[in-house]
Amino acid sequence: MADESRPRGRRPAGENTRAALLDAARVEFTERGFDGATVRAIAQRAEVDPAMVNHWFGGKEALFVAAMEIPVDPEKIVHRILDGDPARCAERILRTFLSVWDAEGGGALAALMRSVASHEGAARMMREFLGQLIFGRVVPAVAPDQHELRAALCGTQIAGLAMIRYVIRLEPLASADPDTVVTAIAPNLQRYLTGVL
Amino acid sequence: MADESRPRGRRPAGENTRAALLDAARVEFTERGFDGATVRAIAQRAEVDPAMVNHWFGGKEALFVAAMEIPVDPEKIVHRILDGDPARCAERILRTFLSVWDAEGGGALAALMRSVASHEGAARMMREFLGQLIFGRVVPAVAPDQHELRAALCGTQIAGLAMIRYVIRLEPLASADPDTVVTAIAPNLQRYLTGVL
DNA sequence: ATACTTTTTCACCTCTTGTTGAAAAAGGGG
DNA sequence: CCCCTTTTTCAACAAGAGGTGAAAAAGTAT
Repeated sequence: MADESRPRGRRPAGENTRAALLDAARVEFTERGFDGATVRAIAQRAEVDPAMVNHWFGGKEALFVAAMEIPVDPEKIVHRILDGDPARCAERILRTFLSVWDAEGGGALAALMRSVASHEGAARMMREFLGQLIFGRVVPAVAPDQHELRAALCGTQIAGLAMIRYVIRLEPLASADPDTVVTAIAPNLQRYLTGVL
Repeated sequence: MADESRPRGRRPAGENTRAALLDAARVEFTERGFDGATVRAIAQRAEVDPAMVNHWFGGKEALFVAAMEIPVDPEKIVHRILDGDPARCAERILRTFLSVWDAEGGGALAALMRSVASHEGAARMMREFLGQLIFGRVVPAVAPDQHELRAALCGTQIAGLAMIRYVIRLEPLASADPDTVVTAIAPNLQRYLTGVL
């Protein structure tokens, strides 16, 4: 809607359609995955003509790449996790993730998993994001050795929690309150961080 | 290929096209997900006309439902896992999963995750399969209490391992040999089964 | 043999996808 | 004011999707 044949030519300056397209693309891609998202839906969300995708980015693929440049600042997350007793680092990691994901009902996360599963490009970005930025920073700061293996192991616990709680929605974990989740999982995650493997 | 305009009418008896269609559908659906798989590709793999999907099942959705009826016998898996020392049950679970998934390079599993993530029907079946058949049978046999929560927690560890090792392919876990994986993860999984939460 | 049913292929239909090229509107420089 | 570039909409395209109905071939019953 909202496209009752608007005037043709250049729009009055100030409306950055490129940015609007990027925002809309982030929503659609994470919500429906690469294949599921359509250029037309993205353009409609941005209140713009579908042809603009080609004009500004050259195609759907290029728009995807441009849109998926991670806009989150990992610095704040890392700082928040590292601040405190290293023996309770796992607990802080879990609380951080749960607070973010629960806030939006897990819909965005389920969608992100969808993108990761359906598009190799998204999987690669997820790999680099998790591996280098987050766990590549946190794990070396608290783990005694085998940083890469420990980081990957932490990844299994976090990704698995995401799948079971938000995508597959297996009870009772899907509806459990954060405290229960933290109590149950934090010790295992802590072992991956600082325990003996 | 292999469809150089074959003769028209009924094929000589013995070739069960319905079963061929089901087999082809399982491959395509798990390989590309529900949306990614096309009726035409399934028919071609079954060496059959696309219209047969409608004739035998009524449509793509119905074929999906019919194809995803789990063909694996859970009885054997359950028996194999329960046979032995309960304190090492987690190790047997991990070895069972790893042997199945590693055998085919993890491709089928990555594809299954793709279906689960992209189609609510697949997620529901996965939920019922994991919850009722596998963990609903194994966990009550070895866990002292809170069977459902423990089963779901085991699910997080298994699903997370699948995502990290086969879908996202995060190193060094993606290339680690089974022994390393078991040594690292089994204690955590065992805690979910029999430890104190 | 003849008639009937089942199975199969074929030729289309409609819908949606990503993409393209032309034309129209706005802005900027001489 | 006129020209040129940039930005935008529009109409259409080809490719591919799932689905439909009729006709042909094989089997089956009488």
